Amino acid sequence: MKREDEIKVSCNLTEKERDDLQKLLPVDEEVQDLSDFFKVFGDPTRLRILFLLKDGEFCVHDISSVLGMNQTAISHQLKYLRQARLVKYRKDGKQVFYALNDLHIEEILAIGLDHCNEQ
Amino acid sequence: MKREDEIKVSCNLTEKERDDLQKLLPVDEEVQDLSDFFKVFGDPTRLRILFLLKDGEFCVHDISSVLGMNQTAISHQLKYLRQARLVKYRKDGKQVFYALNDLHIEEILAIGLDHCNEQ
DNA sequence: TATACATATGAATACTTGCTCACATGTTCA
DNA sequence: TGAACATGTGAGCAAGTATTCATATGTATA
Repeated sequence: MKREDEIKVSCNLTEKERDDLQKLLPVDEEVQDLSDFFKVFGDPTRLRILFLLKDGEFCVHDISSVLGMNQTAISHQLKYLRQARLVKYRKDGKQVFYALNDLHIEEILAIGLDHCNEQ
Repeated sequence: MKREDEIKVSCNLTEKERDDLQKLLPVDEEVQDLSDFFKVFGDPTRLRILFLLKDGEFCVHDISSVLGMNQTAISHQLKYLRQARLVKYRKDGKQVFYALNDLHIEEILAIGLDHCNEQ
């Protein structure tokens, strides 16, 4: 008869070991927030907008002109970036100027580029 | 008659300014690689696998047991992580043990968590 | 060798997402 | 005021994706 703490609930883990590992994981809400955060960087158009905004603030039409994409597509992505609080904006007459709003952004992009260049 | 370098191709940019900004952007392939890299972190299941593997190496069945998800789903995501070279694996009899394979991973996760906790 | 176990894979499906089109809102200036 | 300009928004569509089911492959052991 095996002792309780020797019974495996999967290949190598006892119930207690499994439960302890589960407790070490971030809670679901935290994981969801984190994946939503990274998802922002997982699209080429949003990345290109962020790279452009590293060089200053730009209005929507100028962004779409530099990226060679239509204004509506850019507007949708800017809304996305706004909701993720990665950009801030400033209205000036007809134009709306966007700029980076988060100190982590350049850091994150740099680490990502490092990784890609090492491959 | 406006001078060539005063004509705007969009709200605030001359043709030269627009072209210069385009040249500052990373090339398409680089942007694509980068967004593919971040995409990996943009899914809760993959994030939870990565968080678990911070605590050591685990076989597929143990991973699915800790995460409370079926083995096939985990296997598919591990394949994804393998192709992104974020995990390595080691076969031992029937079992395959997975572990983190990239020094950037913990750094990236930490920055992401920082960001989320600041909001 | 036959059976159980551990993992991987392909097809199917439900869900998500990025872009475009059509149009609305808001601002400037003739 | 009205026409032109800059931006935002919602619906629709095509493409992508995460999961599940069924099944294949490979390994250990009774």
